[in-house]
Amino acid sequence: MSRDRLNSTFFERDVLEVAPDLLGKTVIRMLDGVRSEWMISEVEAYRGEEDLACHASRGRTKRTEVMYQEGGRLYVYLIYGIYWMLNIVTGKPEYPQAVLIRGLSEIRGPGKVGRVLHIDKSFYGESVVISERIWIEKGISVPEIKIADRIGIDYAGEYWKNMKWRFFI
DNA sequence: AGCAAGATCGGT
DNA sequence: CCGATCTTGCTG
Repeated sequence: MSRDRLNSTFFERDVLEVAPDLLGKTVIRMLDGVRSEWMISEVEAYRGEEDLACHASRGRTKRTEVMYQEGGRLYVYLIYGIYWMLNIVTGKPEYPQAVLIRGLSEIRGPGKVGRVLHIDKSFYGESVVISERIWIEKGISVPEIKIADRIGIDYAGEYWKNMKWRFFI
């Protein structure tokens, strides 16, 4: 067990605090006994049922259930039948939120992130607070955090589409 | 039961 | 710009 692993206190905060705080942090992935490390470089926040870009805007379903759990669990889902999206649930139970990991080190794009970390359905609901195969550790301090609107959510309407909830280095 | 769309990416 | 490829949620 690593001293540097981020605990539940870190993840059980509002997604708009956790998302930018994740930049520069380290993702540790254990696969076949081999440890790999990646620095988080880009994230997006999805916040609550009122956020029309958030999958929880359609309420509590089998798919969104984990977002209603405590922060630190993983919300993963398959998009376009090909790419696994990796999200970390944040906040307290009953307040659906999650951070989409869009970039790692030199890896750009959430589809590539899922691919390089070998993410699949078995990670749904897993907690990075206790998992033995994926967790987050403290990393480097980020000099400047850049902010922009989220990508690929044209369906969410102008208001939510314009929220500056994407953070990157 | 059937169907349309999707928090993407890589190749024309 | 288009196809890949399959799960999900909505409709009937």
